[in-house]
Amino acid sequence: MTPTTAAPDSDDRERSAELAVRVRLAAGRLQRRLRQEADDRYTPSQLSALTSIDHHGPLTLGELAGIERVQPPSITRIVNALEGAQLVRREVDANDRRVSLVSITAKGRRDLDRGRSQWSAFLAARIAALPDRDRAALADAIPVLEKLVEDAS
Amino acid sequence: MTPTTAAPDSDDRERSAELAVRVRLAAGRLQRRLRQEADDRYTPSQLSALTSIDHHGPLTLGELAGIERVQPPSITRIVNALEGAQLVRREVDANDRRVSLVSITAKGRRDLDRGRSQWSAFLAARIAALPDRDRAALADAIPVLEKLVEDAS
DNA sequence: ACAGATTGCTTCGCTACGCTAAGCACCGTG
DNA sequence: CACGGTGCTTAGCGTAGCGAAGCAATCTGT
Repeated sequence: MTPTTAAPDSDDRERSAELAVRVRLAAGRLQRRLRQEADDRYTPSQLSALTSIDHHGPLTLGELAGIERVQPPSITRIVNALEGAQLVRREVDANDRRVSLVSITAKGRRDLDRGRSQWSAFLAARIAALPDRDRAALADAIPVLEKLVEDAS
Repeated sequence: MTPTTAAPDSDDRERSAELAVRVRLAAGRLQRRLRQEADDRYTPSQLSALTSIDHHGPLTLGELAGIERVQPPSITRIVNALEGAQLVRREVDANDRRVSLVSITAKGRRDLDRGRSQWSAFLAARIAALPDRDRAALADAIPVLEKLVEDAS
């Protein structure tokens, strides 16, 4: 069905909708494709969380959940796994003993570098094989993708 | 081949690796963010598969699995769900009775349009709110993302 | 012509990774 | 010092992937 009313504004909305669909489909298929090359050492959500912990210093679990876009129970499980592998350390906050602060350990930082390069080796190889123009397009779009995930607006 | 000193080539690889990591993290977080706004009618993999079936005409299940980047057992389950909702039709191939061909039904096409706009409404709204420059960057990057998922080379 | 390999899909059982609801421990205030 | 609010955890559920194994149809070699 094509609405015959041709407002310039509706055209814009149309374009955004089309873009949204393609972004979603592409992200989904990329995710599934990458799963096939999975590094069996750590899971994607673990590496993602570990990266955030490394990057944003000591975090409360709630803050981490916010960054990872996940509910508290999920972050608990992820951090449990990371702690079990001694990649992060939990400490009780001195001022408020309800909150746990997680920070990365030396082992964690070591494994992160190693794990990350393995983790993205497949994708990195494909990106390296792209023509410069495509690589530039990708680089330009990443901040936009990150912005789309952010809170509020 | 390549000089061993700080070659521009190793620099390139570095950049690709960094890009790969960021693409992965962004895709993952986007995925989780979108899950929170989920439309509870159909699941993402169902809509993704339905879109492919719509777009690529009648497909064997194997072909569909290839497009969706999923193993045969997964596609079976997805198609079962879609067939149960009468969005697609399974037919036995006349020439080779082992293969099933799936095609979209009238109901499927109707629901696809409706479902898709709901499905991506959240993302579309955010994209619409972006400055033109960002939207353009996104549009340019989509074909690249799609290319990254494609087979071999 | 028909036994055995191959192919395409399905079934089964598993893991990962989200979620909500409910619970526990701790904090702050009346 | 009770009582509501907050931060994390536990329990239980659903979806979504996977590999291994199974079944039915097709192909192939003798």
